[in-house]
Amino acid sequence: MSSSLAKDLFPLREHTVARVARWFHALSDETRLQIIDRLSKGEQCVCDLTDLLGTGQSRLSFHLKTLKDAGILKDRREGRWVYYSLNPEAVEELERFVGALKACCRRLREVSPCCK
Amino acid sequence: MSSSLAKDLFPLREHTVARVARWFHALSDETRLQIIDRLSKGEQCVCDLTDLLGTGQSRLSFHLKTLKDAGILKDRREGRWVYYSLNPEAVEELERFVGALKACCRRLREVSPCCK
DNA sequence: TTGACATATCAAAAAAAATTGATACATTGT
DNA sequence: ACAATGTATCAATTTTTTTTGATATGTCAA
Repeated sequence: MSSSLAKDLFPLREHTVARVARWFHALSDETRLQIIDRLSKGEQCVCDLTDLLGTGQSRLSFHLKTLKDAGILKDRREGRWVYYSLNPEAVEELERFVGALKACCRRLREVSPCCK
Repeated sequence: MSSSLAKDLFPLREHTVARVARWFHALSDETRLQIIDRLSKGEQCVCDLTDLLGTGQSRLSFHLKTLKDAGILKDRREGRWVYYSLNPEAVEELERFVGALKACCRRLREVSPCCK
């Protein structure tokens, strides 16, 4: 009974797994987390982000693409420049997922209160 | 000014990045997400999880270790069996991180309300 | 149109992660 | 003490991801 309730709270349905895995993969790299950190303060042009990296510009481009393909970032061209920003929808979905997982933990704690 | 506020809300400090990246890496694999899905319904013995995989037992062991090393899972031996469960502390930390990121998105929306 | 700049893409090399099969370890029942 | 069972570890291989340097694309300014 507790297990079916938990099931409702954390529905990792087949067709979703791949997508969730992609979000997490996009966020699983330190360089990309630095990018996210920057963008958490607002939209930035690629050229503003180059200082994050010791090396090559194609590397930054690769990481931005990885984040964008996973849906975490959006981009927008303005003349010669391309601006990247967080995609609020993706962040919210992610938050719902993690929130649901936390809810499961809470519930499980209630069910087996302490001991063992 | 909005940027310094956001900075306070989403402090991705140097010494934390590697740890966060590890969480996300642990969650970036479909097999491991299936494991998480199972454990979201409660503690499970390794032998209960073997049906998730088409192949080899060492593979399951590898994925469980990956999750455990990242701090996402806890294990507990009981006789011959080993039980794995979600680590509520890690899940909560993760939730805080993602929550802070979401808060940044909200704040950014308020700052540049629509148009752009 | 040409040249300069910002960014993306590509192919090859390097690095990291996952899978596999074999073997080791720990615990239990005999 | 032995055999059986559940799980972990190891080394070799395969697969995936990342980095790098070179080149392509698109935009602006002259």
